[in-house]
Amino acid sequence: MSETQTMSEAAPHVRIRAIGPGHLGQRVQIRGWLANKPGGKGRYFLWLRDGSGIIQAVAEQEKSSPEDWEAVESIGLESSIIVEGIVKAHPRNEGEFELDFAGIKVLQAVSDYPITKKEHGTEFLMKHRHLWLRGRRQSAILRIRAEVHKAWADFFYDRGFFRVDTPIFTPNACEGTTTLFEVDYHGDTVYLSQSGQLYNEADIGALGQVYCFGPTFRAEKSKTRRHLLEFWMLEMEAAFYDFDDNIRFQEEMIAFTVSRILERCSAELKELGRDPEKLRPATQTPYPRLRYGDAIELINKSRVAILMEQRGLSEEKALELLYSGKATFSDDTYDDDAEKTRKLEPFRWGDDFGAPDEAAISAQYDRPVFVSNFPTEIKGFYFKQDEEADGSLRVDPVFAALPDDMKLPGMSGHTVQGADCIGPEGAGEMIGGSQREDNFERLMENIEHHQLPLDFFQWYLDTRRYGNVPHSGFGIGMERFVAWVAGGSDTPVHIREVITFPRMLHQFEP
RNA sequence: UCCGGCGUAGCUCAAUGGCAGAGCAAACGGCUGUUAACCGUUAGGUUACUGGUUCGAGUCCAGUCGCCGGAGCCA
Repeated sequence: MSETQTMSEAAPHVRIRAIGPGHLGQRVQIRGWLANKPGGKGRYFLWLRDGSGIIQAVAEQEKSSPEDWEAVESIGLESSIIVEGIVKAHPRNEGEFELDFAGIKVLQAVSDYPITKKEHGTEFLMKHRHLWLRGRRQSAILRIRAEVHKAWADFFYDRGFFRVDTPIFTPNACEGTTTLFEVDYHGDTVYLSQSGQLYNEADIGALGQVYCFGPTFRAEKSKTRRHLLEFWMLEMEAAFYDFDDNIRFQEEMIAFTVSRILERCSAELKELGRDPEKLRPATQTPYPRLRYGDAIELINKSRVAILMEQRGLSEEKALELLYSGKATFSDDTYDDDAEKTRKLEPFRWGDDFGAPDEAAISAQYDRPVFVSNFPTEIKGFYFKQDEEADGSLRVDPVFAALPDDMKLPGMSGHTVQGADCIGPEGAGEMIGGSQREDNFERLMENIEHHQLPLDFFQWYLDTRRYGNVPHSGFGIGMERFVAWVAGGSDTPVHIREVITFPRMLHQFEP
């Protein structure tokens, strides 16, 4: 501090976020970077940024030492500096604070910071992601993400769950092999993990209630605003939880987390332009629930509505056209510039939801919605199937009532005790969860039917051989969740903004 | 893998097939409770790359590369 006599050894270092009414009139020290410097001859407003928030120090030539003033004049955006000043109320902005500049130490003066105050394109920003992170919007999103981490950790800890860490190198797939990243493991081929679930199912034998939270790798060639090749997923598994316990746990967890964000991240939401009232409904449980069979009707109604609107047809004519299989529609759901004409067919039993279908479902509600009881055929081998009282497999009544041309070939009508949670405002699928199959014979049949390597699953089957219990679990994608909380539909946050260094198709630098 | 869009100054974008332009950033000067401050001056170009059509191509055609969005698949 010897270069600048005005620096005081006594002034305490404070984080900007922590500055409050208690600091009024006190001299404090801010350590960080110069975010902006409006002003000019005789007076500068130094926008100071330390990662926790932003505050301006008002520096005036006549009140400053010549050395300090020269430093203030010379520094450019993102110079690293230590500034001292007296805390006072912001004269214009109610409830905000500013500093009367009292001294500066320049650690590094910068004059050519690449990211200017003008707007930039995606490509440029992604190439400078390591610097883009410093922006007010980007850092606000990352603070929200950190708060979600904390909320989830608290939620699980308070309910007696233990965090376990599942392996990232895995010997084989629990689902398809086309979306796995291969790694050479000293001559053997292993894969980067797509899920810790199977390991969690073993871990509950030791700990009862667990969750894992780590990176998940999907080699899918997806290039959309909802996809990362490396994303973070929390997976919960609980012994003796039934399907309803599982759903209730999920909605309570989301409600708790959203409440936390509203409580602790109001400054960040404001920075992002995110309306807190859009999040408020999600703090109230229970969330609406919908069976797959009911969703069929809802989706087909939405498709009829599209035809009625785009073609000016009556409901009757639109229905006729949809079921003729010759209908087309203009889809601009995700791209305002390029409308596309697509075939529009009825949604049949056995179809999987596309993004527009999820949107049609979520549009009905102001909070997350669960869609449950999917056809067995379109879900993984570990899903427990719905049973009748006598233990036989249940045929869904909606399926039984459907005409044959509304069912895909090979459908049994059997359903699973699984549910997806679809976020509001077009957030898409955030959670997938289920009751796990604990009937040994049925599990074996499923493994065979999915043509999975039985050798690999022997250790997993031991969980059913020795002390088998009913259990349930789910996985939630961190980035999709945060993108919804931070962005919504009016002020969308892209999934690439939700993680410090996103890994996307053909995009792994910096 | 497929479909659509885009690629011009450091950045964001203009330019009927006919002289390569503006704003911001930068440098210099002026102004001042500023909120992407403002005003003036200066400087800034292999129009992604390769080939073709044409008297003439940033513009039209073909191919390549890169970026963005979407489909399938998924959280």
